[in-house]
Amino acid sequence: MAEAMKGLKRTHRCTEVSKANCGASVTVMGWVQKRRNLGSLIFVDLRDRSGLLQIIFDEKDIGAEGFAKAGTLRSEYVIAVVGRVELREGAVNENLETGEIEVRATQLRILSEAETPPFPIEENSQTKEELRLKYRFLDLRRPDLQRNLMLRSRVAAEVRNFLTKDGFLEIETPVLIKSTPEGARDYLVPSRVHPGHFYALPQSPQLFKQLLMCSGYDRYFQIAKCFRDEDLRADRQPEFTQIDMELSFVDVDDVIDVNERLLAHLFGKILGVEVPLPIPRMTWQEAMNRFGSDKPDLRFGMELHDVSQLVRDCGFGVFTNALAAGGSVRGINAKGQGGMPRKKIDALVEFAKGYGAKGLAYLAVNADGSYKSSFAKFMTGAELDALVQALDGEPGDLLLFAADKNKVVWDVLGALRVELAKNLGLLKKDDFRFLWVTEFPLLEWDEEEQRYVAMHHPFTMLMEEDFDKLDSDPGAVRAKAYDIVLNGTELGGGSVRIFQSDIQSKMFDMLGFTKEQAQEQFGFLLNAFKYGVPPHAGLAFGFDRLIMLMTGSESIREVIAFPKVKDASDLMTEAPGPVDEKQLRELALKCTAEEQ
RNA sequence: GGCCCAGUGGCUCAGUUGGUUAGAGCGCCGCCCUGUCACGGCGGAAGUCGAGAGUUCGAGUCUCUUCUGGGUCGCCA
Repeated sequence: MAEAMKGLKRTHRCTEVSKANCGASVTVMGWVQKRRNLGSLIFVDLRDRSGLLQIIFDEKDIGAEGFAKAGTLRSEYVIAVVGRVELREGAVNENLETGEIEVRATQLRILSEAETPPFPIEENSQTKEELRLKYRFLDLRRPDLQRNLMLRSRVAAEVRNFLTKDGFLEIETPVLIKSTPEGARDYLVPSRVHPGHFYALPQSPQLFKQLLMCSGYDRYFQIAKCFRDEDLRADRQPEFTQIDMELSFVDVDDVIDVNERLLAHLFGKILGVEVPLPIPRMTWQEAMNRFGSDKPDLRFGMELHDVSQLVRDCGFGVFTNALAAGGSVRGINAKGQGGMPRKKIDALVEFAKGYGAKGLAYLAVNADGSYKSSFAKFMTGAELDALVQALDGEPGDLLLFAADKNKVVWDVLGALRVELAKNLGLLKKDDFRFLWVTEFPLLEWDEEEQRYVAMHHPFTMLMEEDFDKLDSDPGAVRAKAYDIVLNGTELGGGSVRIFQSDIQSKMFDMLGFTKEQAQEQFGFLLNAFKYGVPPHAGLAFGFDRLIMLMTGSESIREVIAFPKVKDASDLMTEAPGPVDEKQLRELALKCTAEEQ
């Protein structure tokens, strides 16, 4: 039944046909979105990635045979139509780009018949994601996903445009590389030629881009696929894409400068959104103190207040014990939420416990200025007044306090702040608030390993001012590292790299590497550094996250053509799958999955 | 690995304190229809209520286990 395309050539995409074509003959091809059969008149909405175009079938124009064929059309049939463009006789459809015109068919070919799809191919699908992903090839026909992927393509093109004009070279780095156990879990690829040896897929092109700097390619970029074998999230996939770059003979400000111009260019050109430059900056310490997060959402206030000094001598053991243990007591003010029912407050307490809090203290300021509080009986009126004053509490406000180690207090209140804003509808998707977070700690204490680990990576340069603290107070050393944050999402990050071998050795030392281990894992980089290395720095954007925010999507799965689900499998291809014995033998591998 | 949410015709959902033959809208199939665009009219088909076990005279509904998907904590240098 399917017919050949032979002799026909598509002249326009659906929405490329316009009033200007009136009277002319066009050839359009696409999918049947909808048919409306009125008996001796049949309307078909034809769809392609550009949009919809109405086709009208009338026996007078197409003949008996063609009209009968039009009567057999069903959803998702792929057809070719030759016809005349006309202004519509009937009402104009204001909702369609092509709503004033239609194509009066003189020829119809059914290029492919189609079964009824398992879910409707339409905008704003309500269909379970599970089903959409199993039939991703159908899901990708939907206009919203098509718009997302088309926008993604335009952004990629603009990135190349902008960076190329700014003197960057696009250079590819290998995907089969050496495994480095530091950091995220690697995906491994067995070597056939070297039995028992493995490649790893890159978590990022980090070391290669630094080598490119050593080789003199002083401005590099790449839109690079990266792989991390860690659990998924709404904004995390096991394979994802970075806009990766590295620059020579630069310091922090140079990297920030080029990247904020890049962001302003992308948002201006693609979305028509002006990004005021310079993008504000905040140190990591300030971000933690004010927002309890190293990726603060600046679309709303509700900042944290440290009230440790006010409660130092109060009678509330939860507070004083936390302080005695070296922690802090901090609070946020949920404006106007003083009337929140007990049940909802309890839900917030449970939420806080999910972030390590043992509890959450609250104080509601009643309309008459009196207090309703979980801890009032442990404090004097003056102490309570001081707390309320410290948080600018007014009648109708709800004050929430956490007391614990700093990290827990920050985590809890930082998360609570966002949760409250979400519930209050304060997070507007078309409000883009960028922020640079700078001066990250260089090192982080790892309880499990009982040693310091690099917060960014072991090649990150420290701030010259903190050099003397490296031995005395390693946790306080700040790095020349920076993140670009947008609306509470970490869009990207980078650092100035160490290029002096004595500092690099010192760093490996701090991180517990022996000379041999460092040489074994990163020997090629250390070796390259012996032969003349320029000062260099770089940054990488999470490309998927960038597109997610630009399209207002809830998850990066909405901007990736073929994403994986929570357990890192692909519902459509059913990857990963078992392989046959022969393949394993060839790779000198033995599968112990059943034993496990 | 922990916690939370969801699973009922193809799709989206409703289904009362456990009680007759599990409903609706859309879609699908057939017939009719010349200006529809959420076309309309008439008729029809379509369900192991995710799976298994248990409690009960009786389970979509209660209990346990399990599967699938989502969110999140851990993890993600």
